Amino acid sequence: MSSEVRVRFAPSPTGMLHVGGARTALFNWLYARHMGGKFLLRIEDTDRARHVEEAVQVIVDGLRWLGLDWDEGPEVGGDCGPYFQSERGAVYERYLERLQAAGAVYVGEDGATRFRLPRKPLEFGDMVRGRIFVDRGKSTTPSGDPEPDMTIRRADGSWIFHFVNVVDDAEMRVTHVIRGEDHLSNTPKHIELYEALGLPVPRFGHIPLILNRDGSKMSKRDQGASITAYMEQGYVPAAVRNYLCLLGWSPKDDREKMDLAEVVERFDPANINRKAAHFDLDKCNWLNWQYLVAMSVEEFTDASLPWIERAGIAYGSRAALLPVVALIKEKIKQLPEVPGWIDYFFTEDYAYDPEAELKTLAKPGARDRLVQLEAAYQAVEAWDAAALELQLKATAVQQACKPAEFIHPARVAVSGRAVGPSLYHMLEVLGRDRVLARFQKTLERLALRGV
RNA sequence: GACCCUAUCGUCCAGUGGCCUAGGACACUCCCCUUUCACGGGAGUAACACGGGUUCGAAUCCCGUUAGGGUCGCCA
Repeated sequence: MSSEVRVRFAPSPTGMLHVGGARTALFNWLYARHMGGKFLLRIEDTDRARHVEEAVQVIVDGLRWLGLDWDEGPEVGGDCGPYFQSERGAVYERYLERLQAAGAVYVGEDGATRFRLPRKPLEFGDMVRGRIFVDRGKSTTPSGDPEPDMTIRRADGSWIFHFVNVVDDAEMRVTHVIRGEDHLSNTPKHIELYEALGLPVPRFGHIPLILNRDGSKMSKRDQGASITAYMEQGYVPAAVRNYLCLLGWSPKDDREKMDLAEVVERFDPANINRKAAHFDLDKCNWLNWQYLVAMSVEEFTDASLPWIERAGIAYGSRAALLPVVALIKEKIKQLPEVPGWIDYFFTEDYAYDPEAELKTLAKPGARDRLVQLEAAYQAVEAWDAAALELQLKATAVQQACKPAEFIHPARVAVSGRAVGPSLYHMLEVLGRDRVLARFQKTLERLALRGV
């Protein structure tokens, strides 16, 4: 029991869940699951003023969306709570007393409490980087002065991150601190705090940061930075999770698409890259598409339903939607594209793309071929893709034309656009009545325009 | 400025002294397939930052340089 791995994700509620943070959470979660340990979520809202309910919700929603669950933390509780720093003041007081008893802290003239830095050489093993040695006496400020003692509590009584972070990790019996590389240089200070407190020092693992594609620092507004944005843009959660797994870690073979269970089984922090990763939305999009392709028509339909509804398409019922979605599924790279591909199946009031109209409908002979095809289709017995194809080709032979000369005008006539699914299948799904009516409507439209 | 980390195609990874005339994926280019758009198939462009060592042999080990990142807060 005492050897159980306990890791945590400890974000501060800033109002967004950053991809870097999400990946840190993911790697912690993977390690916990791989080791059969526990994954905790702790909100670092050092004081009441920082505690913003909606900001916490963003984190909770984002993690859940990615498929990460926590064994202890907000909404699930646990033995080491509360899991909000804003509610842990009494704990910090207790630990501060320990530091005072050891003579490790003093109150400055300004009223702030400071921790006396030992400034001794120090070494620790990092799970991803190996041994790290730091001669603490050599650290200076930008102006060249020796590193000043660390403030752990402000004059107003509120606490500073480094102190509460260490105290909470100890109190919550965290065994492995896996966090961003931005904390690597803070680690010696934290170890000094653990030692002054007489607490066991956890293992540390620092994962590289995620940079923009061009190598610049990724800020909140950069493309791809916010998990909420993926949620809103219809990404498949598993795809984003998959992409994040591959950013700095690899299964060591050539696989790209991997399910979670597989990653859990193979995950090893020692194999995390030490180099900062550059975020590449193209690859993320490609993976997302891979997940879309792998879906059944039913799954795909359900996943696109929110976008279809948001677009106000009167699709009637899910049953009516299925055959249409089946038709266009393979064309879609991103879920929000779905409405644009299916709208004309559910309204007779579809728009004609001016360019398509000009290029195919207005072409010499197009009108005549539409008339010929309409006549031929009126006579078709079984209204299915195979029969429609045969009939169209026969008509083409009769008129000494290429099938394409019928296909293109027919597509535009029936959908208003030049691109779409396979014509015959589209006609089948649309049904005889609607197809014939649309031919007729298009012919009238052409007559009106003097074509 | 000091300290710490890092350095393989544009990007993500593989490579842990010989299997590397460096492999896969994304992106890009070209060709084929094709009723449009996609898909698919095939081909291609493209990298070991630089300089010294060590070694019979180095992308792999060591040192230096350069470059990038991080930290040095009464932010987290």
